[in-house]
Amino acid sequence: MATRDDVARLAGVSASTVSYAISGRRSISAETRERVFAAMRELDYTPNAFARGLAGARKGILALNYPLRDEGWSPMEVRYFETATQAAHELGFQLLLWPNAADDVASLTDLVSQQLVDGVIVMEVQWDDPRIELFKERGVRFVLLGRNSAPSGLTYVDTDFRESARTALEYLVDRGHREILFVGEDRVEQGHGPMVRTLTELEASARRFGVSLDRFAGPRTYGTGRAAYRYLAASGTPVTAAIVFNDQATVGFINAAQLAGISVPDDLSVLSIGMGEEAAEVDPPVTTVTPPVAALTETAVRMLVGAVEGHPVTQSEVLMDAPLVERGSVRDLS
Amino acid sequence: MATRDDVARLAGVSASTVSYAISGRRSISAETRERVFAAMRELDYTPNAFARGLAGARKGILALNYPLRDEGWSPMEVRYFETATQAAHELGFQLLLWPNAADDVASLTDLVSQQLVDGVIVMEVQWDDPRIELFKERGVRFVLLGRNSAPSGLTYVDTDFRESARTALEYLVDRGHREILFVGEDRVEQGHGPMVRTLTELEASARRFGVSLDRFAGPRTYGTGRAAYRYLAASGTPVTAAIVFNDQATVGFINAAQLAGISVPDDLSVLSIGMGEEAAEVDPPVTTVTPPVAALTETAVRMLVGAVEGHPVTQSEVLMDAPLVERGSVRDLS
DNA sequence: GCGATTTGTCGACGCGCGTCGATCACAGGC
DNA sequence: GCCTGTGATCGACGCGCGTCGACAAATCGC
Repeated sequence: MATRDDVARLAGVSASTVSYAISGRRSISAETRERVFAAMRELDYTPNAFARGLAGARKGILALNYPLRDEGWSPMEVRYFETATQAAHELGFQLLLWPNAADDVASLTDLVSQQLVDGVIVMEVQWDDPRIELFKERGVRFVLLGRNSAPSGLTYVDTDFRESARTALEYLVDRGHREILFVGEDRVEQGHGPMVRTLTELEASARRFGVSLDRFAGPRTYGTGRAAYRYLAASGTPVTAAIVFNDQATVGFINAAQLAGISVPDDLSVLSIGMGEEAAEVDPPVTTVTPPVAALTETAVRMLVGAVEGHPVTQSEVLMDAPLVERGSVRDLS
Repeated sequence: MATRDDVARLAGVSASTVSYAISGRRSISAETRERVFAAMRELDYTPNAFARGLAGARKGILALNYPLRDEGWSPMEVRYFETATQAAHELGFQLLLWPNAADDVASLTDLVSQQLVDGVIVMEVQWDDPRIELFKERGVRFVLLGRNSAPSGLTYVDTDFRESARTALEYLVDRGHREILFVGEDRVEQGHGPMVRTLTELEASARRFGVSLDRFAGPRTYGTGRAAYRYLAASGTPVTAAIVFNDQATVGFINAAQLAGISVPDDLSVLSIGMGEEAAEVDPPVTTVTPPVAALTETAVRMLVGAVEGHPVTQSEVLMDAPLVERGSVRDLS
């Protein structure tokens, strides 16, 4: 494997000239630079990542920290992985997968103290997330993909779930729905930020609009959707529309309703929060309010890289709207 | 951040003694070792990953290479990520996410020439996979999670899909089914190993058993399942059981059948290949033949790490059986 | 009891790169 | 003509660690 010295020798310059030709941190004559690049191409030279990391300030590696979960990741969530990786690559960084058992904050110190990474993207931020304190103490650069309860002063990118909730509810109310069921994950108590914010805003908006809002919660599974429909049928309330914050449950809910002879959307409207492209595959295609995953992740990566490379901070607290995509699972009663 | 020299000074030994105390590659008296460890604890010392990678042969990083796909990853597939990461951590390695556009072999060289990783775990191995040649040429250590058409001599871990297919078909035939539909992904032509092996064996077994085997193919979506059922209904063939190699399609298929008033399993039996734990969530719970993801991945990681650390090769070609889990979506006609 | 090992420890070096200070040629200002 | 830049390049050093050869002390065989 060729080294910097090999390139320098072939180009007839010193090793430091090669470095400066690559980094551009000192002026190099066009002619010399071209000779250096030619030599690099000829030798198929790529700087050694470890030597760079040791000598320089920048390591070229970002970590993606996320808590392990039994339910796996939905297509939506995998897109966070993929878009983060891609965004990092485009900026010249590698992305390290860094899962941790949800409660195991201790294991978080390992990677940090190895000094392997320039910064961390923190996913699945909890309402009261111990990782934030830890990273602050340790002086680790990090960007939250999500928010804790008091994110002011931190660097974060998140969906504006209050706005999304308002959008979703208003959409239904505008179409004449007055009795609405909310199906969410049972993680409000554990402080799941999106759920907390969504539920809070839904309840507030419901009061404001004077509509009734019932609630059913369960884990992120088909089964939860089916159970939610059973609950609805048993309760005997005149619910005309459901907001389901849970991609798998959305499918289960619709199927259970259909099997009971209920037509979606003729008899029952369904609006999903957080379901991705696969919503178009369901019968009927599901109307959704969904976070702009790619934009969120790209922004987070860009902000982290900006901090690593010492760019002046342009923005550190970003909230993005989740657009509503009409697909036909909501009926207009008005 | 404390360095090796700090530890040495505090422990009153030389720097190299600290290294040998950590690595154990030369004998150190118990007393000295204890002093060194005490100093490490006091200074909260962790060796710098970049210095290790530069000085030593081992870099401590493995890469997980997988082609990008639009459909995302099912819970099953995400488990590959998770179990691989965990297995790597347990052996003292970090795991780097390394996706590449499916046809973009050129981009594969980047990571390799940076010499950032000790080895690569190659996922989603195609029947004729260009990555294998590339890695061989470049002298990159790799383990296949899957197989190409001629894997002999390579290091791989894969599910024995021929055996799985035989198991699945025999299970149905034993229960009196003679007309069977196979729903798979439309990737046979593109050389998707599991599909090729499964389909080949299914057809052979069907001939052997003298049963009829129809086939429907589509991408990995709910919609494919629904389309498969429509195809089945339209064809008018007396199919009594379906084998669905496609987790999302399994759900779509069952739902479409149920909506058409067909009971699963009373009127139609369904057996899924490759569906994970979420099969238990469907109504009815789905009987599956599913690869042992955790065992496969762990073995692959262990083999790769073994090679990196120069252990003698104990096994390099591993096939594992996919166990059949009965859950009640298949009826016994006999 | 003495040479031959073995055990435990040390100092020095090199891995490949980023960067600082120094040097040199050359242009411009008075 | 001298002094002061300015642009282009070089050599040297250090990042933190793994490992090799050297060496003193302890152990062994007889």
